[in-house]
Amino acid sequence: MDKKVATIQDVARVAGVSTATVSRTLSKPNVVAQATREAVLSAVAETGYRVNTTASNLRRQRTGTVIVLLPNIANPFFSQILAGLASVLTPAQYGMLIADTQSGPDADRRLTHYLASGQADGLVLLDGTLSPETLAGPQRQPTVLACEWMGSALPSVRVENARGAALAVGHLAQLGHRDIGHVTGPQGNVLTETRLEGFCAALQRHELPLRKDWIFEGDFSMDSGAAAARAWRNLAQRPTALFLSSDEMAVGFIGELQRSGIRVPDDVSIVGFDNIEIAQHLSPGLTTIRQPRTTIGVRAAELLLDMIEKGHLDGPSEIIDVELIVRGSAGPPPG
Amino acid sequence: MDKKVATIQDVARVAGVSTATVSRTLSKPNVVAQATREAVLSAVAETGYRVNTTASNLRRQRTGTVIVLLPNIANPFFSQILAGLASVLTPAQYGMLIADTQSGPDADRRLTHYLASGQADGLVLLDGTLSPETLAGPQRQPTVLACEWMGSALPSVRVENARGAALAVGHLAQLGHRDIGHVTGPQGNVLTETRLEGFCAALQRHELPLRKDWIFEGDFSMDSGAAAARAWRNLAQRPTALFLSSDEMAVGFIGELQRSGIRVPDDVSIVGFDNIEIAQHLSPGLTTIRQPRTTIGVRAAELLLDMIEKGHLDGPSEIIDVELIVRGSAGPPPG
DNA sequence: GGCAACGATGAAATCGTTTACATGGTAAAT
DNA sequence: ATTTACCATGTAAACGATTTCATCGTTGCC
Repeated sequence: MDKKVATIQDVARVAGVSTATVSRTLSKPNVVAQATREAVLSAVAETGYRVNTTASNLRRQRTGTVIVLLPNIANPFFSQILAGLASVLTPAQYGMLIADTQSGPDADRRLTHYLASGQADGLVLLDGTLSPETLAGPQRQPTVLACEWMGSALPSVRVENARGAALAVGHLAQLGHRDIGHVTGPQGNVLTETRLEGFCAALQRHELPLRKDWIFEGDFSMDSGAAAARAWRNLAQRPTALFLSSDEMAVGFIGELQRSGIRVPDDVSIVGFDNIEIAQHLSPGLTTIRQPRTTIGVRAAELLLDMIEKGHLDGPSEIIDVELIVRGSAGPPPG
Repeated sequence: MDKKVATIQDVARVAGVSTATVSRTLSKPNVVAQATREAVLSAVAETGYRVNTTASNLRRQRTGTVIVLLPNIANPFFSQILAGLASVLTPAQYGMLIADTQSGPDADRRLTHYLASGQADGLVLLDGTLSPETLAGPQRQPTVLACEWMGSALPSVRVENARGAALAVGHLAQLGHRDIGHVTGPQGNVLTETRLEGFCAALQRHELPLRKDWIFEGDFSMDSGAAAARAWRNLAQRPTALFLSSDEMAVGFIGELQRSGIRVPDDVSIVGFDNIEIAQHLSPGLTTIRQPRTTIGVRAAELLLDMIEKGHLDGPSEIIDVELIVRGSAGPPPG
């Protein structure tokens, strides 16, 4: 019953043609005569033939694999980009090697290993924290950044981070806030930098004070948001509103405050960044900057596949819109 | 400078041996003489040789790919299992084809396509909703379920779901609740069923009333949790506590209530299931049943690799502990 | 009618490994 | 001293596709 799986030879025999013709029928149907095409196709159906991707890859000198480098899959932010990537790559029969740059001690070594060994047709980088040296080598394979990367000319799919920060500040200013603080992402990360710059620029534009002690360093995690909340609480003079560089941090921040009896937005206004799914389910709903994560993944994957297809090492970058989503976590300043 | 990448032939030439010896040196070092081994290894270093996985796979009749079937990658619950899977599979040089069973219209067709085509060395199923017919065919390849699957004898890595439900009910009963409701997962899902059964059994054990109208159907999502909250609010006679089959639903449930002025746990007590990261950052903190998601993924991957390695279609199932995490969302009943 | 052009197909080389089998040499056993 | 056994290595045949090049009819054109 469970005989060996059919090969192209079997199909050729059944259809009474050569393997070359079978291959051609399947890859470029229009170069074979209609009669043969039909014969081949019915032979394919009869034998239940499926092309062996491994053999095909070997002959065509490709791997059918792309490497995705991200800091942490478990983070919903990245996993949603990953979902976008997968939705394009998997149907195109590309497997994903997922390298978690945070896990394991010798992350950097492992990384260079992956990059060096030409195990993949392409590379997607989601980690804005990678060291330039690590990135310097592997430009031999098509690479797409799914976020900005300072100073790198690699094609990227990115989001208007600075504008997002400006939207947030603008919204708070319009509500009447003058004292606005910020919680950043991890140092050295591009997103951190551009959002911080956008924040500072926007303050200036609105002629609002920029105070060093109102800028807290976080790392995008909920825990760091909670820590920032404690720091804020200990301040003698507190900003009446904060823009946080990620929704996760906003969740941690708000949770910490609420558990200690401080009310949002009555006592302090909060704007996040990302619009993660939970934002609308919090109480109050989280006012935030929406960035379409799945879209980022989809675009990055499409761009990469295109580059691989064409054999280019370069491609067009793309910038994706952000949008202010107003919910309940930001209101007029107290008093 | 960037000459062609070295093949095993180049190494053989440099080392002055045959390709067979090179291959043996790399795969089973102990069968070659020490002197040759050293010569080969230094030739490898000199040429910068890396074995071509595609060719190796072809020859060894494997694909180096594992298919992972899950309902929705974007869901943090699954993405964390995925993280566990990746942490084992990627270092072992296995790529992952991720099939999102929810996305796309012809999900079921695409699915059978993946399964039928022997494109993978193994299969990981995270989706408890797959139809038995769909699953019937592909037992030719090693398969691991990362959750229970009713009536299936396939090896699985699962969690004590019924016991988790019992823990939740026990906790609520101990706090003095007698009227306890439940929000289920989607119908037909194994997790839904076993947790529901565990819930009912626990009620009986504590001699508490089981009321049909206190059981709400959800689908694990935050939205469905919010919907359940609205249904609960409309009840003439309400249970004073609820056990929800996922933390996501609990988040949606609590958020919806809080926005309408109902307090947790003062007015109603909530216990979730999963212990997602956000649980501790909510206000109040979410009392829930912890299940170690990363571990599930790691174990499933290890089990699968072992089966692939040994060429077995079967392997030992594994059951992983759950644990009650007490936070603030469940308290004594009102009044 | 002869020659070029073209369209459809087949023969065979190739991608880079792994591994069954053959070979030759050395140590152990008779 | 001959046989036996064994160890280290080399030879060459796969693995299953793709693709170049050659072949063979046809058709079109002068």
